[in-house]
Amino acid sequence: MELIKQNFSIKDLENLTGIKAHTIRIWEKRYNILNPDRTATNIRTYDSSNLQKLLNISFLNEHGYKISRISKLNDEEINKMVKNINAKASNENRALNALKLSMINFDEELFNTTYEGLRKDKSFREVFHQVFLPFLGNIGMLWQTYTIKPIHEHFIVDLIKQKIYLHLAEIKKTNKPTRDRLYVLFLPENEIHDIGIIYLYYELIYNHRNAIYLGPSLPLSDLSYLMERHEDICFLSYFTTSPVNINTFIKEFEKQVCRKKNYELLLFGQKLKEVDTQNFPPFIKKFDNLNQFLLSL
DNA sequence: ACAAGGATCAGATTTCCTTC
DNA sequence: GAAGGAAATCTGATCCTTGT
Repeated sequence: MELIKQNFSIKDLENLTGIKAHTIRIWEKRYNILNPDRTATNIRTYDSSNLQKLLNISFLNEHGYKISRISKLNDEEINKMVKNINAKASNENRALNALKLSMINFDEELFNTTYEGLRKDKSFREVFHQVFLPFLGNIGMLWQTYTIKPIHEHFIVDLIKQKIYLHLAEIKKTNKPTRDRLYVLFLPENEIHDIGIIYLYYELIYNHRNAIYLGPSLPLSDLSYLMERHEDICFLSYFTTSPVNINTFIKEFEKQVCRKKNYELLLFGQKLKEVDTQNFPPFIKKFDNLNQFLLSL
């Protein structure tokens, strides 16, 4: 495996492992858990082996092991204990750490072994809900704090997307739609983050709904082609980082799509948290999370 | 604005000691 | 040995100064 050299600041480690920077310093001082290089001006710089070790330590710490005890173990013993716990119970945290490492090191093999490991006792949907969703939330945070770069996000998100498509193709063979209502999924203009809506698409197919996905950056005016063909349509859209103002989007939707009747429009995504839903027309609904939507199906 | 590291503090936990 | 309490230690946070 080719490791890409990458250095992290103490803040990066805090973001990636959840351990406060100050606590990391204290642990280094008190227990010698890490020995980072220093810049000429004495600033700590960590490499990915440091990150790996601290992820393991953080994992053990979360499982009730005292730092004093962990610090007495050498690296191999730490690895062994992490594996032991992993074998016993919840792999989710361990998997989360593995996914982070896989992302940072562009390690597709690690991603696959982690995924296969999870699939041994979970369905694809369980993996997605229990591991991928928390992980994606995590990525959002790392992204906001400048710990990771777009290249990391693109790499790992695409690997996850590949898994969705794989299972989508699988369930399309068996899960035929049982209702007339057509769910139309699309992303607003200039919105490029499509993993959320692709997964929504997966869930709709999984639940035997009639759904089509129109891809990213769709001009609203194009939707009229569908309205001529279908009576009962429900639109779904997803705002992650789109620069489009959501209230403007809604006005446009009303103007261009709701000429003859008020079509239902379901909105998802991170960006909706900033929006006040009070003045939404009644046929437009906002969903804060996936389960809320799945329960309404 | 951020990083480093020293001093100190409170709360939790462990260890030690006495008593039964 | 079990129980209970005092003492010691561990742990992470806060506050602070210094330096880049």
